[in-house]
Amino acid sequence: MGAASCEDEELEFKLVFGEEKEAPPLGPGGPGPGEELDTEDSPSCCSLALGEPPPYGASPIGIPRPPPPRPGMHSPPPRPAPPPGTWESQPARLVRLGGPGGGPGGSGGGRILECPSIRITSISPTPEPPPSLEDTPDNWGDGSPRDYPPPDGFGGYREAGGTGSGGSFFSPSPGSSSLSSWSFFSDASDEAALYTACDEVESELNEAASRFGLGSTLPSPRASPRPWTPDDPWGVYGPSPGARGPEDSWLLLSAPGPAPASPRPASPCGKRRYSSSGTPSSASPALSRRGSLGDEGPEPPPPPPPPLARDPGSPGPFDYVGATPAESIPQKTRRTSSEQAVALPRPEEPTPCNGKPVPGGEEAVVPPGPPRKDVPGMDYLAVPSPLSWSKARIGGHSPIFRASALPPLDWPLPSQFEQLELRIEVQPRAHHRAHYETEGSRGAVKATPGGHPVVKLLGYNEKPLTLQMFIGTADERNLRPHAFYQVHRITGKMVATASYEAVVSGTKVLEMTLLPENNMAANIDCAGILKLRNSDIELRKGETDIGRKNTRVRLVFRVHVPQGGGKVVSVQVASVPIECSQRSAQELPQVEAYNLSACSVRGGEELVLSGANFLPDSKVVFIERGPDGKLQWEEEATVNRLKSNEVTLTLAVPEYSNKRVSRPVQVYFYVSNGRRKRSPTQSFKFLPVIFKEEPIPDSSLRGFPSAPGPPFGTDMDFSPPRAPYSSYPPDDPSYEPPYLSEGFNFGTPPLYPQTGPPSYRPGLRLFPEPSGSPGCPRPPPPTSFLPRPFPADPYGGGGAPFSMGLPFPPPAAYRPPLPNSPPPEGPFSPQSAHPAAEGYGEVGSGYGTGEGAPEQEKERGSFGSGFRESVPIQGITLEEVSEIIGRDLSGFPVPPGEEPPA
DNA sequence: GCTCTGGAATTAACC
DNA sequence: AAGGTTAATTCCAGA
Repeated sequence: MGAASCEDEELEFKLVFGEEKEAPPLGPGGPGPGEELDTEDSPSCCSLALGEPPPYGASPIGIPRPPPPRPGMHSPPPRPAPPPGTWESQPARLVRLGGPGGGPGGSGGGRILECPSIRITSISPTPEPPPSLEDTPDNWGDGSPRDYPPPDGFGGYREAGGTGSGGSFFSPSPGSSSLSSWSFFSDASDEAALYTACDEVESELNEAASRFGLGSTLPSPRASPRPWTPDDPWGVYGPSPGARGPEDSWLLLSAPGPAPASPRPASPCGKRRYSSSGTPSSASPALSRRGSLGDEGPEPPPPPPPPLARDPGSPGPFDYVGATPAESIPQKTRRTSSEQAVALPRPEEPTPCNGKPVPGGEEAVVPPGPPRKDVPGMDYLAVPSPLSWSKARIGGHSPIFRASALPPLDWPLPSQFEQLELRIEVQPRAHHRAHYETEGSRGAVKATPGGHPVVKLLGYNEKPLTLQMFIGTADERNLRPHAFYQVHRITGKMVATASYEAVVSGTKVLEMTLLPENNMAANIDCAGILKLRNSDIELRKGETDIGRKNTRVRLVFRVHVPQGGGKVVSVQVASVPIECSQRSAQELPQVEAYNLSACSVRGGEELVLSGANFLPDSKVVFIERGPDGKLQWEEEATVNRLKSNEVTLTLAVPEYSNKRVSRPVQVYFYVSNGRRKRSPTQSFKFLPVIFKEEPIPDSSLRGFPSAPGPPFGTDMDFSPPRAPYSSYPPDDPSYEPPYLSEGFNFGTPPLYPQTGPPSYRPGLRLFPEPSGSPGCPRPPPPTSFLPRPFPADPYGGGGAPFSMGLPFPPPAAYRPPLPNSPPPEGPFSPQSAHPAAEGYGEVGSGYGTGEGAPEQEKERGSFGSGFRESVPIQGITLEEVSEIIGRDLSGFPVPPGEEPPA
């Protein structure tokens, strides 16, 4: 295992540090990284910027999997660069192995390793003066050991962690969750925590570095740099030898060979194991009939190589910054339901509701309470997380960066800056079944109207530019590379768009060219989506996201427009969320809005539901649950089939069981297309006969989101989604009714676990209209937010009612968080928010262009017309809401027996 | 023969 | 601990 070990070591290091900025070209004796990189006015350290096109090119390696240290979590925010208004990224901390003078190994004297930097605090609100613009790897560090990691002892935490009796988590080894901690402390608001994290990281770096030193110092074979001209970083660099397809890359990386025997610890070679039943070490990779992610390349998956030490497919030095999946993943990092819960947004967070941003750092706190997974109705939530990007990070600074230090992929960027605007002219379909490595390609992502997504850069038409694309997240958090999905380059005679892959911080980036002759537009017909096994990713050190149910992604496009003076303006735009699971084809019905949130207990009023996936035989069931969650009443409403279609259900509100109630009764309803095919529940209230609707509160809280709402929930806005409440239809008596209807609608935030029945939630119990409910005003108008399939959609068949085959509309629960929100109102408006911003309506050939679209729109319009006028709830605080509710209901006598549980 | 797809069987995690 | 569910993965087969 000697050799293997060696390699393993190196790989290990990569796992830990993700990107080893070892300039491939740097041969032994070659210019030191610093020298080579230290071009221009850019600090050498920065020259390694991940986001820089050149760097991309430098690593044409196909990455078997994403970088451990999720980009989103570890990339330090860009810092102010010398030229005022300019920023430079600090992708990761660089570590010079073996000291400045030269590395211990022949790996090119003093290789500089890049590792996630935690110098996050240096940014934002008050950008600290760049320590030294000319930051060199040396001065990068504060002289801390992390910069010059001691070559000593590093037993390879993998072993330690992997085999460690699950104690790895606490071990000083990299296996520790230090990386994770970054995410936890990434919020500058918690400096103490940050420092703590720093310490951990430092320690980890030291270890890793030393480990690295132990490892092969040979230039990584994977480091086949893609030729690119530093002088023209953004120039069009065509595919180069180095830039080969993923296939090659994979082959290269995964080099099946006999394998680097690595105790790929836990690679869950087999199915994902959430339980800690098996320690990484215990998990014999060999047991799996399939190789783990790293074991085989996506493309031509070589025969499942024996479990590699690290795994053959381990990312090249550039690949990731973190650990590989399985390895060294502290047991604790394994996602168990409870852990997931931790990661998930907290239920209590009323913040979203009241529109108040969550204080930074909050996310870092592990929410107490029951595991989310246990929460009924919790489904496909946005990936949680400890990750907390400080708002500082999106402090609205300009998207101007040094050409030599482009922003990391997880760095929020606007889609527009001055006259420049990156726009998705044609949005991708809302559903694209991603393929596993074990499968053949499932083709390129397609657009709704047929064809493929189209991206265009507006405001620039001078020379060819490189358009980068990667798979980003679609949860409520800021946009970042998706840990479980990677872009997959599609080739073939049917693919007209030339592209090549690069790997940036472990994230595959597909690069295409925007040509002036094409009006700087690109037809994205070469991008497929590869699904990485959850088990591989979840076990990855530092990974905080969970794969289970985290099946939505967004296509993220980024372009760096040269501005002269070594500066570039980086703009980015994200597509609408794309559901990547096969399961999504289930076409769960969804209710996005409805015209009535309450009516007399006598029922009979016409309730019009607007949503998707309604079927001719869809049923609408009203239910009421007691404080204990038990079903107390259930009644199927009568649907007026004549006035219903695939996106609209018109029904008569059923009569409530007890017409003598003296106070409003909170009930719920859901649309059912059959067992297990129910929409999330929606809130509804039956009012005592003496009362009619509650005009004031209701009208003010219900209805479609008012159009231009604050761009919250966007990637640039880290405040949590405002309408976190969501629920799923109860499938069984034990199901705890979501009393707060989820906001499916537009970018629904994740479902939050409920702490108790509605009635148990003071202040919210009588909320006229759960903020999450359709009625809750949400920023992004439905029509412009979700990839709603319209009847006449591509598939709609000309609006034939109930025609199925629409692109799968993400179930409410899948709804993307508000990230895709309102159109940017300025250069810094949320980038990814564009999906929404751009709205399907805006996308000419995008959603809503079908024949039915107009109708849909019209319908929606009329539907919402009555609500659009409503007062946006955005500015309302929870307190205010409570007050309103209290006021509204104060007049209701609480009859005995109806006293809501306290 | 290969890619792309849609389906569905298996497997494992959860409840 | 056993059994049912659900989601993730792997397999198959047809176009």
